[in-house]
Amino acid sequence: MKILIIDDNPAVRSTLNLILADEFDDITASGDPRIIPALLRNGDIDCVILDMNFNSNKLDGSDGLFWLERIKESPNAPAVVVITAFGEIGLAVEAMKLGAEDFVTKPWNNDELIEKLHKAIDRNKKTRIENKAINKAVALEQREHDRQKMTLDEVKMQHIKEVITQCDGNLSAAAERLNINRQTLYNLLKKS
Amino acid sequence: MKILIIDDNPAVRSTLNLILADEFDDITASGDPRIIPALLRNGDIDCVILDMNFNSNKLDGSDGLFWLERIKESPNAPAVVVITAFGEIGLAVEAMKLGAEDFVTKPWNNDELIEKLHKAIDRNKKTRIENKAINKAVALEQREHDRQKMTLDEVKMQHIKEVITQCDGNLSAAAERLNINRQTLYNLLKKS
DNA sequence: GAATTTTGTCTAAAATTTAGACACACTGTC
DNA sequence: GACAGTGTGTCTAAATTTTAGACAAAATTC
Repeated sequence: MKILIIDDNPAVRSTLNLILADEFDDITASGDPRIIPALLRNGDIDCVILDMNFNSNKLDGSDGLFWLERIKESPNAPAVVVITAFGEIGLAVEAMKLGAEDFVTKPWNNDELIEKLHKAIDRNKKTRIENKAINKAVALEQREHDRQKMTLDEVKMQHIKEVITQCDGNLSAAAERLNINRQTLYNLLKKS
Repeated sequence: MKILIIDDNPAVRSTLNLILADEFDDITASGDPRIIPALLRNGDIDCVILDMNFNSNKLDGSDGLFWLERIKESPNAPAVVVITAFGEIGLAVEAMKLGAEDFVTKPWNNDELIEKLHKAIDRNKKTRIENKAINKAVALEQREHDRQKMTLDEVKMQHIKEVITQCDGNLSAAAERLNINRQTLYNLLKKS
C-alpha cells in the first residue's frame, strides 16, 4: 500500500509519516502539490492525503480542489482523503463531488484516520472496477455493432476461430462443439 | 421535472413549495419519510429534497441517512439534495458517500437552491447512464460467453436474424449484406 | 512403450448453394 | 388506371460443399 501525503506543514507531514509507517508499505510526503502529476504517472499510489490549504492567502480550499481535480482526472486515479484545518461544509461537499473518498478535519483521531484510509482505498477500488466495466461496455458495444455489418462467412470464421482457441487448438473437439464435420472444419480453415 | 420534498417542518414545506412552484412542474411534499418508497415506485421523481432531522430526539441525521440509503438503493434512483439545519461536516460527507448529489444548510439562498437542484438532476442523470452502461456490460459479457458455447448453425442463424431485423425484414437486402444467395437465405429460414 | 487420440488425406454419396428464370404482389409516380 | 421498380415465392439444373467412413502417420496420454 503506497500513500502520498501532500501538506505544506512539515510538522503534519512528519506526524503522518510516523503514524502511518506501521500500517502502509511506502509513504511519500511533500509540501509541494506540483509534484503530484509526476508521482502519479510513476508510482502506483493507492491513496493521496491531500491538504486543502497550501498558502495562507487562500484559505477557501480552492487550491486543494484544483489539485483534487487534477488527481481525479485519470480513470485509474488513486483514492484521495482530503484533510483540512478549516472544516467548512461547502468545501467538504465540493471535495466529495469531485471524487474524494473521504474528508478529515484537523485535529484528527489517528485510528479513525487509518480506518478511513483503508476504506477510501477499498471504495476507490470499486469505482475503478466500475470504470473498467464502462470501458468494456463501450468496447463490446462497438464489437456488437461491427458484427452486424459482417458477412455470414465472416461471422462463421470468427466464431470458428474463437471455438478453436477455446479448445486449445484441438480441431476434432472444436468440430464436435461446432456440430460440423471435421473435414468441413478443415476445408473452412484452408479457404481463409 | 418532479420534485419530492421530505421535511417534518410544515413551514419549510410550504416555503419550498412556494419557491419552487415556478421552476418545477410537479411538487409533492410530505413530513413523513415512510411514504418515500411508494412514491418512488409510482411517480417518476427527478429529485428528492430530503431533510436530515425528522424527530427532535435524534439530531445526528442518522434517520435522514437511513432514508437517503433507501432512496439510493435502486439503480434508477432520483437525485437527492440533502437539507439540514445543523451543518455537521461528518454528516455532509456521509450523505455524499451514500450518493446524495448535494448538501444544503438552512437557511438557504433560494436562487442557489434552485441551481443546486438543477445541477443535482443533471449529475444524477449522468450516474444513471453510467449504471446502465455497467448493466449493459454485464449483459453483453454474458451473451459473449453464451455465444462461445453455440453451434456453428446457431451462430449463423442468430446473425442472420439480426441482419434481417436490421434490414427491416427485407430478405433480399439481408441476403446481399450477408453475402449469400437469396434462396439460401430462404432455405435456412425454412429449416429453423 | 503401449494405448488412445488427433491429424491429414482420400472417396463417393448426400446435401446445400448457386445463378438464372418466372409469375405475382406491392409501392409510389405520372 | 397504367407504369416502372422492387420484393416475394417457387422452380431447375449445375456447381459446390458437407458428410460418413476409411486409412496411415503423428502426437498425446497414461
